[in-house]
Amino acid sequence: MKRTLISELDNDHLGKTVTVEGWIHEIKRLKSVDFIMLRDKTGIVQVTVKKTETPIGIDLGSLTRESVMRVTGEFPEKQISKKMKEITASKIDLLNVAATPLPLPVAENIESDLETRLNNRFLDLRRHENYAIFHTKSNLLWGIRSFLHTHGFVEVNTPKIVASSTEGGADLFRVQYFEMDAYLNQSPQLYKEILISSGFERVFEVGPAFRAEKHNTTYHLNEFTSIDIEMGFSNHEDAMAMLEGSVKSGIENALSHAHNSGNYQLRMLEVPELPFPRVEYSKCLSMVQNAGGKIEFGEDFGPEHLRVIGEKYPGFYFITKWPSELRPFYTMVDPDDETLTNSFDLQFREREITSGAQRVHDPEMLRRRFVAKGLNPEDFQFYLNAFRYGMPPHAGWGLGLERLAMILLDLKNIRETSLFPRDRTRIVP
RNA sequence: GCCCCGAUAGUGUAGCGGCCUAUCAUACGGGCCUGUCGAGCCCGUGACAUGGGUUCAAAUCCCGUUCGGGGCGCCA
Repeated sequence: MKRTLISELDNDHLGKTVTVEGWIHEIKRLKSVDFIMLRDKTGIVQVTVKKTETPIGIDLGSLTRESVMRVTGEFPEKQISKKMKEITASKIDLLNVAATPLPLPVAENIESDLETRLNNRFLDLRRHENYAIFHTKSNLLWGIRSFLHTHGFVEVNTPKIVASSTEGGADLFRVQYFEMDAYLNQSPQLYKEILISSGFERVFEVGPAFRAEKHNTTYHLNEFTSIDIEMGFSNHEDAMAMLEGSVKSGIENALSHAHNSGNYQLRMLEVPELPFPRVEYSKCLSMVQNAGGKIEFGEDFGPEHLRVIGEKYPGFYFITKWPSELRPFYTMVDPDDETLTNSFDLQFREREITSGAQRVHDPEMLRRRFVAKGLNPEDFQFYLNAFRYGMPPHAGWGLGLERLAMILLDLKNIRETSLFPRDRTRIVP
């Protein structure tokens, strides 16, 4: 018999025989009747087994929580259960038995340590509240994808195994590539720019980025999902417009498809209004200095500084016109003030989620910027070549998907938004 | 790389020199209960990360080790 998802049990099914499949959430055995709460991705249903009736095929005493089973029975017109839908079982197939006791509670409202949860992630993710994070993340990404698609972007995939570092400074994971040394790419930056030279006009990529920084915080991962775009014949203003549009579209989509199986409360941000405020770096600098923060022009804001700024701008906002010493070699300087750049970060309160800019498109300027940053242009020949034969002005950004998901769902630790997070000490599972 | 902090049953916790053959909740095993729905009641199993030291006495104090958490730096 065809399987029915628990969420599909509606008035149309009343009085009919249905088959549901899932995991045993909970078992309650009374003298004359047994109740089995059966859970699938979409919800929980109560399976009622009356002891007076004909045998249903299995020994109920052998059932354990989280075992997998198939139940066929009536979805009765008269629903006695007060809290959830109910099926009266006529046949139960035990498809697989779960060992006991469980290394992690699935049905209980007992919060386990993140460490314990991640060690048993397969079980942890059976909790609907955790599944909801990834359901939301998926819808967030789809919303962003569809926005970019409708604005003429083509989705591309660039190599993650590369010969040289993207920006020089950051630590990379080294890998052995046959007889050569290679690295895991920290960003698709150079490749997406090359594709602008190739005339793709507008590209975006969703893929992993690797950073070998030994950071130990609740908002860093060593492998994260980067959403990167690059657009030709465009400047930083165009890129910012595309970014705020993407974020809004992603959040709209996440909200309109919010997963709710009923046994938890999903909290989400409201759809933000556009445009996001644009605040220049110099203005942020004065704000921090006025609040007593010790910081000079040319220095990056620390967490305390960003908290000061975030109090003034509690939602999404851009910090623009960053000093050139804080930005990578490919960032275009401000034509009106060469100590500044046509760059921006997207912030949510004190959290940075995106970094972007108009890029340098003149090969000679790019060469000078390499040297100024202490990099050897010879190491980036494959990249520079793309600029020598007709590179349009262009701009783009890179957005940390896990950080955006974390903000959307108000989660305290970024590891919650990664199925199998890679941090300073974790590579398993 | 730097600075703080922590480790007690399957899970989450209390205890912080003798009252600890270690608390509570939940899970797990057994029993009771005419449909439960955060079910209830009774009984039971189950833990002081590890190696040293201090002390008459260590879960408790000190040191090392292992594992973990948080913050900073850096960034998405």
